[in-house]
Amino acid sequence: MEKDFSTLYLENQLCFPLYAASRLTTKLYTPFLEDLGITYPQYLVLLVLWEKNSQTVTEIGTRLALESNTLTPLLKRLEQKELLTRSRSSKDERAVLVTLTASGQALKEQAVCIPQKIMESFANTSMSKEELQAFQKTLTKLVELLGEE
Amino acid sequence: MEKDFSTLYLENQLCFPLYAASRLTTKLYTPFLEDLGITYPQYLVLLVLWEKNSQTVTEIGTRLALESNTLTPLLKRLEQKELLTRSRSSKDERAVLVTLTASGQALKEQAVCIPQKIMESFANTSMSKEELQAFQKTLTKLVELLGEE
DNA sequence: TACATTTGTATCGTACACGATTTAATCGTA
DNA sequence: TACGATTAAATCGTGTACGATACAAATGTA
Repeated sequence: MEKDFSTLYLENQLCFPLYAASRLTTKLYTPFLEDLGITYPQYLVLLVLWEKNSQTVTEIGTRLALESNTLTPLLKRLEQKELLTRSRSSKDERAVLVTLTASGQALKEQAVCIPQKIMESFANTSMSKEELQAFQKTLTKLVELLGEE
Repeated sequence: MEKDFSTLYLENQLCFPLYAASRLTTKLYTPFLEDLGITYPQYLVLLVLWEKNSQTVTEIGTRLALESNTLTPLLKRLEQKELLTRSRSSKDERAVLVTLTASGQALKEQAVCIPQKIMESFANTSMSKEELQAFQKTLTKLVELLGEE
């Protein structure tokens, strides 16, 4: 009697489809982001700052579930592109305040069309707008659950 | 009249929840994989090889949507751990055949409990087994769509 | 059969992720 | 008010991802 290994089948695990979907979706965004001269994780940081300017590294990290070891070099690259500035908070010298520059804020105008274009990529597929939205809802719930740690 | 920027809200985009869910799920697997002495992408490669031993780099890459620039160094690390061997195919000298060693095959026995343990992490959450399975189904469909490119 | 094209890996450079550690500032409390 | 504990960033090392490129083997075709 052979052991049952079916649970090890690639698609039967939660992890692989998530991993692949994430990477492939990132690739979908890439051409649009190249027009803006930024990478995908950099885009996420900008999304957070476009929502609310001037946040600390920790605040951005909490929102994206990333820590300073990932964010610090990434933020420095965005600083080099002159999309934001980094400065110690006067209230708490430990905290670094990240603030969009004028061009960082202006980039939002160019980015606003991206979500639309991504949705359009699904227009001629079997994925309906409704299905995508329901899917996204479950995803967000999953992220909340996993994020509680 | 202010422009509508709501589509730029982090959670309203498909990309972010996918990205976060993928990373957080990987973290869920990590402690179990550390017991086996492997990383998460290495685990995925092993899953592919446990299904069918002796595959070329391209075959593994097709399955995981990864290319040789990612796989080659990763496979070399698994070779160093003596979990697999890499050798040129005699039929086609361009192709590299990746074959599990005895210990590479033996590791499957230790890995078989992992999916179960992951599912258990969701036991006391609001995510039911059914919801997870439906979710996984949509995910797989999404991966197929995106993978067609 | 020459030779341009394609295919299969590998290499290189850049940019994340993330565990572990370090350093400095702040906080809590005796 | 000392001082240990906590917190916020940064640094370091390892391991992916991935675009661009290189190169050799195989293939297609005039």
